[in-house]
Amino acid sequence: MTDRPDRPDRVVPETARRRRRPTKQGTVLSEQVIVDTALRLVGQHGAQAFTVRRLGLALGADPSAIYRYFHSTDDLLLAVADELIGLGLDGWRPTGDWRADLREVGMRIHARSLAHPQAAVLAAYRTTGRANEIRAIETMLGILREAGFPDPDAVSLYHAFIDQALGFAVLDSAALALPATARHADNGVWDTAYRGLSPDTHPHIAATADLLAADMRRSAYPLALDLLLDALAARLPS
Amino acid sequence: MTDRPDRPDRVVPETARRRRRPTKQGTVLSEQVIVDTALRLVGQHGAQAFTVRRLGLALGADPSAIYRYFHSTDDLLLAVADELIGLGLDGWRPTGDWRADLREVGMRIHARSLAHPQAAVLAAYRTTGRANEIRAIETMLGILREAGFPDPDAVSLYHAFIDQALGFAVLDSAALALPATARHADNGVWDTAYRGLSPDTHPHIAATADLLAADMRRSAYPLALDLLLDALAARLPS
DNA sequence: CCCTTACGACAACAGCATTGACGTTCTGCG
DNA sequence: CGCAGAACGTCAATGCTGTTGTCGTAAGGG
Repeated sequence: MTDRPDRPDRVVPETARRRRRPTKQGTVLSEQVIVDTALRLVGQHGAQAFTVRRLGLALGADPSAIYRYFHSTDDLLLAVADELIGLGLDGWRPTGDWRADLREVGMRIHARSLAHPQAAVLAAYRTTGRANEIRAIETMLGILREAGFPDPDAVSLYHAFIDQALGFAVLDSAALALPATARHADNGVWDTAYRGLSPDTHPHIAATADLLAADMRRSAYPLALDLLLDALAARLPS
Repeated sequence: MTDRPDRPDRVVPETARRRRRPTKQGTVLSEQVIVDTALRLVGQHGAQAFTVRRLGLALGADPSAIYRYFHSTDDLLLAVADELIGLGLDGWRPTGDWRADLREVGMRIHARSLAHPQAAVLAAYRTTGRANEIRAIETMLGILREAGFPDPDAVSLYHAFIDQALGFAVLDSAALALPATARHADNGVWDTAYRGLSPDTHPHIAATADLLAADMRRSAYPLALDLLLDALAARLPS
């Protein structure tokens, strides 16, 4: 959706750009500079800092200049999301062990999202169709197909795998991205509301309150990922 | 979290209300009427219809009248989400078959979220510690413990189970809550950007493009849930 | 029956994304 | 070399959004 301007279009594809005119404040714009600045902005000031006007301010450019590079803020968001995907995959090579490879990819997606929780919350559920996303899908599909899964299974299992990774990424990122007060309040609930429930009314919670309070502080993704891989291994044709 | 107005406050607690003055168009407002109308509005016209102004229009009242009942739109959304939690497990009883019960609970969480995506996106990662949440946890922990999982396993497997359900709920809800234009664009990507990639550069995507485009339109949660249950069954002590 | 005040309405404000018009400055071409 | 035309940064304007200060009216207890 983002390219192929058949009609006169405000946006020029990055590859066709030739004239780099600095803004009044001296910045030279580019897709990369804008995406990097957006990531930094969101990382420093939270997701609500992701507005065209504040981005323009941070760039030292008029907000509308951004529309020379992206069709809309949504378009820009997709570019940011794709950058995150790319950062996660950089410097990784498959080993040939499908289970180890899938596990590594899953953990990388999760870790990269937690490193930029605000951006992850905004972008994790989008389909970008951009270079890094395509590369990631090709890689994961390849792992499954070469492991021996027939195509229909490979596709639907890939779907389950990636959505589980992204779902946990969103959930855990959202918890991190919460304002400090709300985050502490949510954490405290496990000690206040759940410890001390009567065994008569809530036997199962009462019996495991300590375990619950401890377990809920961590991400459940590593376990969920291993469970998924267990199930995949069991379904692999021999 | 939202009440206890120690200072002069625009909002009067529902219990202390006495004067019910109809609006110009004849509606009599109340917390319940506003929450119900908001739910209906989101259900009928999509998540982007959830604005104070459109809600005022639907109520037949000035938008600012809503602030006599809720401190902010976020406050209102939490009230809506709370309403949803109450509807979730109503009328359901465990059958004693742990696998069928867990599957039913997972599917209910997912379905309820999809029915009201906007509220689900904002509420899924918060720990409320309120009555309905406690009831749900007690139920799920009970299913696992009575199935025969030792306590530490029951707790961590519960954690993986609930976060998987909520993660998929957020992901799929967010896709539904997207503005129509972005949603269609995301869907279209599978037909435009992924179909027609060369088998030379992207052999795995090229071989499965049709399968991908078809599979990605559906939620992967039912499959992911079954995979998780497979893995649980395999880990159950005999 | 009247006084207090709950509460709905109005208007205004700040901030949002987006766009059409304008003018400067860069660059390929002659 | 220089010039034409386009690339692209800037400005101004539009119509949204949530939110709030103020005012008037009507409800209902005394």
